[in-house]
Formats: sequence, structure tokens, C-alpha cells
Amino acid sequence: MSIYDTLNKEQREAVFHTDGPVLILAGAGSGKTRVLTHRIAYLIEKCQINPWNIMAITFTNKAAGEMRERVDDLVGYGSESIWVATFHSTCVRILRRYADRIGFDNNFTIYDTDDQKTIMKEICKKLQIDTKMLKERTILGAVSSAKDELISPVEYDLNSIGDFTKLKISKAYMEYQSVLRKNNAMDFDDLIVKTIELFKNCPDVLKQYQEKFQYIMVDEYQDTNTAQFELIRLLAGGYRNLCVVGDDDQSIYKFRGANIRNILDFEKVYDDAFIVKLEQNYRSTSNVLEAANSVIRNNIGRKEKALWTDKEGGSSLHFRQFDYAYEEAEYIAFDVAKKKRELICDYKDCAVLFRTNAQARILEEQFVKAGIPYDVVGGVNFYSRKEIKDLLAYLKTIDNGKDDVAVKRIINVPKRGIGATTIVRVQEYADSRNISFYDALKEADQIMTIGKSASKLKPFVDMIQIFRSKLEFYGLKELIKDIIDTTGYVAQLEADNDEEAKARIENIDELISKIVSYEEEHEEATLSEFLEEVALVADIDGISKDNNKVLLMTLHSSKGLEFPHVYLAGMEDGIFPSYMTITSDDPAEVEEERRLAYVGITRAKEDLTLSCAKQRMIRGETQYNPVSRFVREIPGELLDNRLPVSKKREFEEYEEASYERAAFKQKPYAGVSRVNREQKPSGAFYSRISQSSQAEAVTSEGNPYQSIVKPKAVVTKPTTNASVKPFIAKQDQLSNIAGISKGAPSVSGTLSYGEGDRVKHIKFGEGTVKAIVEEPRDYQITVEFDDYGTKKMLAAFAKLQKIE
DNA sequence: CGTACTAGTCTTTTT
DNA sequence: GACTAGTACG
Repeated sequence: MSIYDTLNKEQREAVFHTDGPVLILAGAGSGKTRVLTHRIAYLIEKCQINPWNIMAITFTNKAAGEMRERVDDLVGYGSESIWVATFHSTCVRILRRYADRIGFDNNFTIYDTDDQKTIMKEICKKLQIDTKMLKERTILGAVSSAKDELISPVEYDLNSIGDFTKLKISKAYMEYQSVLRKNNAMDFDDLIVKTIELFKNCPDVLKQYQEKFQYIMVDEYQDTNTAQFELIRLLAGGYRNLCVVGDDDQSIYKFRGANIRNILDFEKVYDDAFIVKLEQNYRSTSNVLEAANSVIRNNIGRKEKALWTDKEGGSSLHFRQFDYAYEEAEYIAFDVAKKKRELICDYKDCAVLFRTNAQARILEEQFVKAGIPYDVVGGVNFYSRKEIKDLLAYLKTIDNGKDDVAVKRIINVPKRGIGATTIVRVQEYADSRNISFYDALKEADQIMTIGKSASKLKPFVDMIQIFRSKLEFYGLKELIKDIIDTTGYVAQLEADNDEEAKARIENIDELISKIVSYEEEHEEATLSEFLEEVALVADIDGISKDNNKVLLMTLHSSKGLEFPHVYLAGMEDGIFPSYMTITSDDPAEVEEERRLAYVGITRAKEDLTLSCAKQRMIRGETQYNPVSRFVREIPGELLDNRLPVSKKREFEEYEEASYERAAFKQKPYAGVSRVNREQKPSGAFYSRISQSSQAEAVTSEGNPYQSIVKPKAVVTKPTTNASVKPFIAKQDQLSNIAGISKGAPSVSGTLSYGEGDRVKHIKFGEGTVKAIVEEPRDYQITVEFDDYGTKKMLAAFAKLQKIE
């Protein structure tokens, strides 16, 4: 009995076909990690390939660690010499050795999003770019996309001719790259781009890595971008033993430059590619799988696949709709507690997935309330907290004096009486001499323009110099403690003595212990390496399986994971799919959301609950959203509750619950008197909704997916009319929801069109305005559409555009 | 130079 | 709603 006997036929083919280009199309849950690990084992064990000649690229460090572990379990030796890493850490490792060949120091700094923004802000000032018209964010986005596509500043410039905005971006891009170079820094995208540059400029270096990586495997191939593909193509150029694994249906990072063509056109680039499809799903029950299939089927641009399973049936999928978002969260917490209580599963078997990070908060509140242990993946990254960034900036300054961003961040933290003016003067001096900011500081007494402030700069420079020289003798742990003591950073926080300061001190302690454990794991731990590891951690990397906690995370973070019990929260059109993609005129955007839905559904092994709320607070505004189209795409017979949930029955379950909710019991649901009371809409408001829902019923069949942002003014004026029970009784059919959830219109000042004007509607196309009737808060517009006939609609919903 | 308040922005997703 | 950048004032 060999370890390969447990594989199915296709999996074995994928494992045994070791030479030449291979494309493995691996559906969700089809055992692709198993294939990859067995393939590595096979290479080492049966083909006598040295572990150090094998490379595996994964999407996250966590995946890399797990892969190494599993290979270790299979082979028992050598796994530590396999190169298993993400694209980014692969590139950093290469660049740390050879960056000097392309004009950087080998101890270059890696800039995160914050650093990028800081730099871009300065550039905009310098180039006199009006950031009201063209935001730093937008420029950085454009720059990043250009890098993903391997478009250099010069090429970008050539492509910008005649386009005013693009020309500005081009100038900024050019300047941005030169600042980065000057600061001896690279951003995330540069790590890939510069490695390619290195390979193209130094064939000897490329040759060396081509020799090393005789067998290359790439996981999550559908999410690679053009630059990453080029990198792989170069590396595999010697032996051509390139095996990529992916699933076009799970491509969810287009916004980050992922090029789906990489997987769809693999056979064109490598015409001798061996292709194998893994279609048997080992993860989920057939109900879950059928739901996933029926959703993804609605996408047009995909390779046809038929995932199947022999796990017949399983429990049906659950669907629940609630009036308020907090009720939804409360239900999920309650349901998890119930499952735990009834020994159906443990906390760690459950995960709650949602579209946006912001949705985590309301869930957290209810989990705390219910006393359920949970972890939130992502959100505010540990390393992007102020206090952590400050201390890291000290480390960066000590490590790389050319990193102006880091130096400027800490030059006056804690306060040393060094102000903005002084910093500007020093920068001017540095610019005139063409030296770094830090080097300019060293010559403070030469800078005539700063006068007395020079005396404040000297102690700072001395302090940094002393740290540097001490680093020869002590380790990173001593260094960080020395920094904290010398600067009095923690001492000042202690003086503040409030909750926030306490939390910050805790974070700093956490940082210290991270440094300590880093030093324990790495014998020759260097500052540069530590900073690099810190720069490249993903949110998901920190999650440990050993904790018995419910995991809360975005759908994106959930990729590659699986859980027996999965909750998909916020299944509303406008949330998921997001408002942005619904209103976009590119249908491919909704397709990407649908793939995300597919990823979410296929995370579930046994049990899947989909939920949504009719009313939800988003960025301080109350939204009314219809049930997600993705829920509607699931055949009704798979769901246990196709109808909106009966409030009464739900409530009885609450009553039975063993944990106390005394306050709640006294006022069951009437008036929704707990959380959000101040946001509770008035009775008048609700009758208004019903009204509009009836008015909308005429038009809703063509356009049921519209999410509406309701004007604040209406919501924030609560009346104490607690007896109003919002339209629950009316909601006996899912199809009604779309109409009802239209909500109230926003108060539009004036209309940009009048009777007789030609207008355009996002869904119905062009038409002529026939009538405009004024309503209390809006206008009812009658439009005769060229292709859809006459429709009545409210101006605030219809978003009609006048055609000139 | 440092602080406190205000106004504006944001978020869809992240290595 | 939360955070941040910008401004006015001490």
C-alpha cells in the first residue's frame, strides 16, 4: 500500500506526470493540495529529485507552512529544503542577494500602503497635482495596475499622450519610482517587477535560479497577474517543468491585477501542456455542491466543469432574512451557541463569512454578548497600528538610513520639539545636496536655514547611531527594549493611563514577543530579515487551528479554507454583490462577485446558512437591500426556508435558549427596543415604504436589484411609536422583497431632466420621459423605454441620466 | 510648536 | 460611524 493508492485516477495522473508543463484544473474541494503534496513527495521519493531543486509557490505564508508540513508527513525528510513560499517572499529572498545588481542596496526597505501614500502625497505637492481632482489613492492604484502589467513609467508615458489625467499619473509614476529608488525602498508590486528586471538584466543570476528550480509548482494559479506569470515563465525557462494548479471559477482577485487569461490561455503559451481536470469534490455534501454549481452556472466566461460528489444529500441549506442587521448577527451567534450546546459541533468548526471587513463589527458585538469565543481575520492589521508602525520605523531607520519615510515618521515621536518647518528645511538641504534625509540630519549644524532647531536634531542622530553600533553586540530583543527605554515611548503611554494607552502597550508587548520568537526560530536573525517578514505577513497567516474559536472573515480571506459549518452573512444585493459591481456597466464585475459567492458556498463541508437583513447601517447610512441574487440562483428545494423567516417561530427558539436574555424577554421584538433604538424608523416612515413598494411593484420585475441609500434625515428622527410592526406580515413571498426593500427615496434637489427629455436607465436603456409627478420626498417619473415599454419609477431609485 | 476641534472621506475585496 | 487630514488657536 503506497501513499498514492488513496488518490483517484485523475489525481494520480497529475501526480505522476512530472515532466513538462502541466495544467491542473482543480475544482473546489477536489483535493488539489493533496495532489501538490503528493506530487512533491513523488518527486523526492520516486524520481530522486533533490528537495532543494523543487519550488512551490503558494498564495499565503500560511498555505506555504501547511504544505511543507504535509510533505513532511508524507516523506519524513527534506521538506525543509524545499522552496515553498509566496510570490512576494520568493522575490524578497532573491532580491536580498542581488538587489545591488539593479542599483539598490541589499537591505532595501519594503513599503506598505501607508508609506506609499505618504510618498505620493509629497509627490503630488511637488508636481502640483490637485489631489481633489486626482486622489493619491487613484494614482497609486493606476501605478499598481501598471506594474501588474509590467508597464514601465516610460511606456506609461507613451500611452498617455493626449490624455491629461494619464499624463499626470505618468509624471507621478516616474517621480514615485525615483523617490523609491532614492529611499532604497520597494513597494509590494516592485518586488515582482524588480526581480524580473534583475533576471532580464543579469542572465547569469537567472541561469542560476533556473538551474536551482528544476520543478516548479504554482498554487492558486487563477489569481496570478501578468508580472507573476512572467516571473514564473522566466524561472521555468530552463527545465520547463512547470505545474500550475487553479480553478477559473475561484478567480477573485481581478481587482489586484489577476489575469484570468493566465489560466485560460496556459495551453496557448505551452502548447505541449498536459491538462488534467479534477472534478470530484471530497469536501461538501451534494446539497452544498449543487447550490454552488447552480450559482456559478450563471457566469458566461468560464471553462465548463461538472463538480460531483458521492456524499449524497446532507442537510438542506438554511436561509434566513431579518429586519435588522443586528438581528441577523444575533441569530448567527445564537445558532452557533445552539450547535455547541447540542454537541452538533464545536466553535472551531464554524466560520462566518461576509463581503466587507466592516461587517465584522456587528457580528463581534453579538458574539461577545452571547459569550462565544471568536477570532476576526484581517481588519486592522497588527502591523499597521500606530504604535507598532512607530517602533518599526525606528527599526527601519536603524536598518536603512535611506528610508526617509521611516526617519520622518519617528523624528518627532515621542515629541522632541522638532516641527514641520524644520523637517521641510532639512529636506530642502538634502535635496540640494542630493543626499538622504537622514544624512542631512547628520549635517544639521551646516544647515543655515534651521537656526536653533539644529541642536534638537543632534541628539536624535546620536541616538540612532548608538543603536546601530550596539546592534553589533546585542540581539533584536535587546534592541527593541533599548529603543523603548531610551525614547521613553512606553513610559509616555503609561503616563497617559487610559484604556487606549493600555491597549497600545499590550500591542507593544506583543511586538516584543514576536521579535523574541522570531529570534528563537532563526539562528542568525537579522534586522532586515525580521522587517521583511513583518512586511509580508497576510492577515490569514496568524490564524491557528488550535484555538477553539469561531472564525469571522471576509470571503476573500476564506479562500483555500474549509469548515463543517459556514454562515454567509449579509446576502443582500448592494452588499454582496456589492453596490459598485451592480451599478457598473461591466457585467464581468458581477461575474467576479459570483465567483466569490461560489468560493463562499464551497467552503462548507456539511452545513451552510445564508442570511441577510432588510435594513442595515453602512457608513452611517441606513440601507434597504433586497435578497442577494446569488441566493435566488440557488434552487428553492435546496433551501429549508424559501420564505422569509417567521418571526414568531424564531422567537420561540430564543425563548428556549438556555442563556439568559432577561431584558429581551420582557419586550420581545415589539418596537425593537434594544440596540439601534435611536435608529429605529418611525411608523410614518414604514407606511411610506409600503407605499413605495406598491408603486414599485409595477416596475420591479425588470429591475429587482437595486439598493437604496436612504437619506439620514428620515432615519435619525425617531418617533416613539413602538407599536408599529414593520411589514412582516406582508412578506410571505421572496419575490415581494425586492419591491418592498426599495426603501424611501432620497430627497433629490432638482431633476436634471424634464418631460419630453430623452433619458438613459442602467437596466432599461434609453427612453423618453412622459410625465413627472411630484411626491412628498421625490418625483414619480413615467418613462417610455424604447425596449421595455412604459415604466413608472421614483427619481431617486431610477438614477436616470439625461441624454443630450 | 503643540493641541483641539472640524470637515471630509471612506471601503469591496489584499500580497 | 470611524478615521484622518486640515485648520485655528493657545
